[in-house]
Amino acid sequence: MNLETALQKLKEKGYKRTRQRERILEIFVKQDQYIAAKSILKEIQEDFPGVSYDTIYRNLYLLTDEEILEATELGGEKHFRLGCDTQGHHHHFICTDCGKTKSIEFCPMESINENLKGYDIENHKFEIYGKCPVCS
Amino acid sequence: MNLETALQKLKEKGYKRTRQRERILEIFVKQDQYIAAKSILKEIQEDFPGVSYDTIYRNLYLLTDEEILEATELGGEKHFRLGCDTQGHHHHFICTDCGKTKSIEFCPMESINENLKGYDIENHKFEIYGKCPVCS
DNA sequence: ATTTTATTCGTAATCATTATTATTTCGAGA
DNA sequence: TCTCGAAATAATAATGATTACGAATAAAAT
Repeated sequence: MNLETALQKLKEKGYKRTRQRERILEIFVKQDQYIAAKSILKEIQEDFPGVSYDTIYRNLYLLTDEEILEATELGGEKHFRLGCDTQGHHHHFICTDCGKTKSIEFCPMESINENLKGYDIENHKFEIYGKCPVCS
Repeated sequence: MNLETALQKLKEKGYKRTRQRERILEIFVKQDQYIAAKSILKEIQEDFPGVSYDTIYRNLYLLTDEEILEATELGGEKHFRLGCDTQGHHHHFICTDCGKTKSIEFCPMESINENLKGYDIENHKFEIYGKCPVCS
């Protein structure tokens, strides 16, 4: 996803276009990996010395709700990344060193043959962790 | 796993048998579900008004290291459950209401056919979330 | 330009988790 | 049973991530 597409999405929903939001999105567009909130804060502070965590988290959650970002929990911290171009549902390999990811098209829910009668399935998580070719 | 088996495992490794440890294990033996650290603390405080979080966490991590407990992250909090009787590697359905779980024998890593050449796989997570038959 | 309203700033509070130090308890051996 | 050293605990305090809130600001609608 590029910057303009994301901003367009927000505009359609009636959200304002602020410098901070643009800057946050720019960071994600530039980096194809999961990023922690505090890293975002640090980078934004170069342009906006006064940004608060409130702004960061509010926007990260907003962008996640609008499906512009995807979130996951890594090492006790929430991490975010730009939604993938890959169409449709998929999963990720996540490098535990650099945070870069590789899409996994395979979804275990398609292959699972377990008896889950009576269980109301709402969601699932499948992630593979390790070192990417660069880090290993 | 029952209480005696767990205590035996600890003894073999040279860990002391303390009332607090016993009590923590009892709680897990009684409840077949993921439990948050703070719930454990609350329950233990009925018997030991002075227990500290330090004791709780130290023991939860110790028990996890000794493979008596299993850990996962739910809603930003670490949760623990007694290791399953189910032998070997497996996954879980987790009820988002009551926290009870059902073992899933199927492991996606056996079926995955994605090209991950060059990637050093260390770990993976597969969990299904939803409502169990009782809660749905 | 003015008004409306979302958004941000600045800061403080909260919550889970980890760390510290003095004290207590376990349990092995005398 | 008693003593002793190691291990474990209690009682905080500290940290780090996240959330909350009132006042100030900035975007966009009129």
